[in-house]
Amino acid sequence: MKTFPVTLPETEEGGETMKQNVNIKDIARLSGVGISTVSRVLNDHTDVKKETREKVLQVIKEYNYIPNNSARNLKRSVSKNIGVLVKGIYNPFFSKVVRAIEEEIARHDYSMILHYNSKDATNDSEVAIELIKEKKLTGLICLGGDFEDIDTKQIAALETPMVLCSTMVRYSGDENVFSSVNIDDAIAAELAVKEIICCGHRRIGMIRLREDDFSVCQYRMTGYKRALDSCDIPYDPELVEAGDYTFETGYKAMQRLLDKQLDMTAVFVSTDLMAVGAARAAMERGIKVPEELSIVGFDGIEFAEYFMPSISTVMQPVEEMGIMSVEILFDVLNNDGVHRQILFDTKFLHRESLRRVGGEACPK
Amino acid sequence: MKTFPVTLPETEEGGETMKQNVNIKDIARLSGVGISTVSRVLNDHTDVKKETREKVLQVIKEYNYIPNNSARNLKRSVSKNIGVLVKGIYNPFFSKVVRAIEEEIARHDYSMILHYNSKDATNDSEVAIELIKEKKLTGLICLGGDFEDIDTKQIAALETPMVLCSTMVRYSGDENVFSSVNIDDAIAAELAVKEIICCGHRRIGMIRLREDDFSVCQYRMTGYKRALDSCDIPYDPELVEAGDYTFETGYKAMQRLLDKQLDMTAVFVSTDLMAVGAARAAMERGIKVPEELSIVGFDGIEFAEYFMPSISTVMQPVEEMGIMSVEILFDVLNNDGVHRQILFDTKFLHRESLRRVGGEACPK
DNA sequence: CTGAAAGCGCTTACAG
DNA sequence: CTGAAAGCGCTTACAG
Repeated sequence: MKTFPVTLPETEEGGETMKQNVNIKDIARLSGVGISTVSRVLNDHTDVKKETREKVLQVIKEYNYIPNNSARNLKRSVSKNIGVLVKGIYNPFFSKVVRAIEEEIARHDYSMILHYNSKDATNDSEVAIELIKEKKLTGLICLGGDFEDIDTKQIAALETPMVLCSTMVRYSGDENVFSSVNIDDAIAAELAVKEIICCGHRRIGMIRLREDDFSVCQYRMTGYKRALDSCDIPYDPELVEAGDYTFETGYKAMQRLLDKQLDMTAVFVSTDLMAVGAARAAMERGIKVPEELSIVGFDGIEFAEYFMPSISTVMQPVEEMGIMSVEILFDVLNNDGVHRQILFDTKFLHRESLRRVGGEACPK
Repeated sequence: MKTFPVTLPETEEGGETMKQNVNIKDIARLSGVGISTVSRVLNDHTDVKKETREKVLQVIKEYNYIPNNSARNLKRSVSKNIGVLVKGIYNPFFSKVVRAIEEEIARHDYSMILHYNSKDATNDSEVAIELIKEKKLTGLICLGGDFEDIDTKQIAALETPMVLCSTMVRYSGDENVFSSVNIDDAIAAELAVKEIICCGHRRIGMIRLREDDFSVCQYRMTGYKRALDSCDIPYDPELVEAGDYTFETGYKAMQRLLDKQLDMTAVFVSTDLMAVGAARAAMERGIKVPEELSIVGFDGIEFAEYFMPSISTVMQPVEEMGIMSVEILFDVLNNDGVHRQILFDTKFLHRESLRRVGGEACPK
C-alpha cells in the first residue's frame, strides 16, 4: 500500500541507509554488545557497566530507537500497568477523575494505561478482558459502562483484579471475583427529589434517560418515583420525558414538557448536561429559573456550577471514588485478594436553580 | 504478585482445568486442526471449509478465547488501523470530532485506534512515533499538541502518512513528510476582535492562555493585537490577563480584569471554556452581559451555545477538519504520497453575549 | 557484568 | 482446503 516515494534519509556515518525500523538487534550490533545487554539498558537494570550503558544509550539516541511495545507486552509476564477503561469520551463526568486515578496509580509506582470505549459499544466486559490480556495488565479499573452480563468465570480465570467504578452491575453473589465502587443512584435521586418537595413543590417533572440507555442513571428514575410515593404525590407519567446525555436532548425534552402546559414548578433532570439544556429551553421561553421553575440536575460536573443560574445537583464524589478504586485494587493485589463492594454517599448541592415555593413545611 | 487464591473454574468437559490464558495453540488442539487454520478463521479468510470453521468457532466461543493483540500487532506487517492521537482528555473541543473521524475511517474499511495524550505531556511527536510502531499503524492523525520539534527524518523513515490537525506546527519546508489541517488562528482572532470593534467597542480586554501553554491558541493573541492595531486602538497590556483552558481560570482572570477598573466594554477570551467562566465572574458582580459588558469566545463548543447568554464565538469547523484529515490521509496512502497543508475558514457567530455600544460606524 | 538461546502468541508464505 | 515452520521484536532465565 505504501507506494509513495520517500527518499530515506541517510545517517550521518558513512552513508549506511537508515533502516525503516531500527530494532533491538540493530542497536546491539551498532553498540557492539549483545541483545540482552541492550534490553537491560532499556529496562534500567543496574547490572550493566557504566561505559556499556552509555555507549548503548548513545546509539539508541542516534538512531531514534523506540522499543516495540507489542513485543514487550507479548514477552513480559506482568507489566507494571493498571488499565483504566472509560465508557464514553464525551462524558465530562469522568474526565475529571482520570487525573486523580493516574496520580494515585503513580504513587504506587505503576503506570496507567487509559482506554476509552465508545458510548455505543455494548460489549464493555469483553473489551475489558481483551485489554487485560493484550496489555498484560496488573489490574483494571472500569469507569462506567454495562457489566451486567460479565463472565465471572473468565474474570476469575484471568486472576487480574478488577474494580468496577460507577458501572451498571449490582453484584451480590458470593463469588469473589471483582470489586465495585458506586453510589446508590436510587437513594441519591430520592433524596434530591425530597429536597425539591421540601421546597414546597408538588408538580415535579422528570427528564430521564431513554430506556435503552443501560447505565446507572436508570436507577435515578426509581428514586424519583420513591420520593413522590413517600410524600403521597401521585406519579404522573405525563410529567416524564426522556433525553440522551446531551445538552440538546435535555433542551428538547424540556420543550416537550412545557408544551404540555402541566403547571409544573420544578423539574428533576437525571444528568447535569441535560439539566443545562433544559434550563436554557425554559429561559428561552421567558420562564424565569428559579423564580417560576426550579431545576435540579445530577452528577456535579463543573459546568453546572458556572451556568447562570448555577444548577442545583447531586454531587457524586467522583475523585474520591476513583482514588478508592485504586486503593482497593492494590489491596486486592497485595493482600488477601478479597474483593469489596463499596457505596459512597452523595451530597445534595442547593444552588441557584432551586427555590422554595408556597409556604408549606417540609413533609418529611 | 498475584498471590490471592482463586479457584479456577473447570470446563464442562471432563474436568480439564481451564488454562489461565487460552491461546491459539490450545484452540487448534481442542478443535483438532492446525494453528494456521485457527488463524484463518480468526481473520475471516474465505478458504476454510465450512464445517472446519464452525467447529473452530464453537471451540473459540466455549473457551472464551480472545486473540492476543500484542502478538497480532507484532507479526502483522500492516494493520488496517488508523491511529488518532488526541491531546488532552479534558478538551470538549476535540471530543466531538472523534466520532466523525471514526465514521470516516470506517467508511474506508479501516479501524480507528484512539489514544489520548496528557495535556501536560511535552513529547507529543515522540508518542506519535511510538504509537505508529507499536500498532503498526497504516496512518496517524494527531489532534492538537505541539509538534514544533518533530523529527521529520524519522517521520519520513517510518513511511507512515501522518496528518497534523489543529496542532502547533506551521510547516512550510520543502520536505514532504506530513500533512496538516488547521485554521489560521491569528486571522480568525483578528476578525473576531474586529467584529467587536465594529460593535463600537474601543476598550477591549483579552483573556489569553499562559505563555507556557504551547498550543495554537497562542496565535489568537497575535490576532487581537493586529485587530487593535489596524483600527488605531493602542494596545494596553493592563487589559490582558491569562488563564489555562478551564472555567475556573477564566473566571479568575475576569475577576482580575474587573478589579483593575479599566472601563472595558468588551472582553475577547481565547477559549470558550474560559469565556464561560469569565461571563459568570462578571454576572456575579452584577455586571450585565451583554448590556454592560460584551464577551466573545473562541472554538465553538456546544456549551457556549447553551450558556445564558449564549457566548458569541469563533466557530472552527472541527468536524469538517477531522473528516478532511482522514481524506488526506487516504489520498496520501493511495495516490502519489504528496502531502498537503490546508487552512480552513472559520465563522464568527454573533450570539447573545455581544452587543453594539455607542453609535460609531464600523471602522473597517 | 555479559551473551546465546528459548519462547511469548500470533501471521504468513510455502508446500502439499 | 490444510498444516509445519519461520519469524515478528522483545525479555528472561541460564551459563559463564
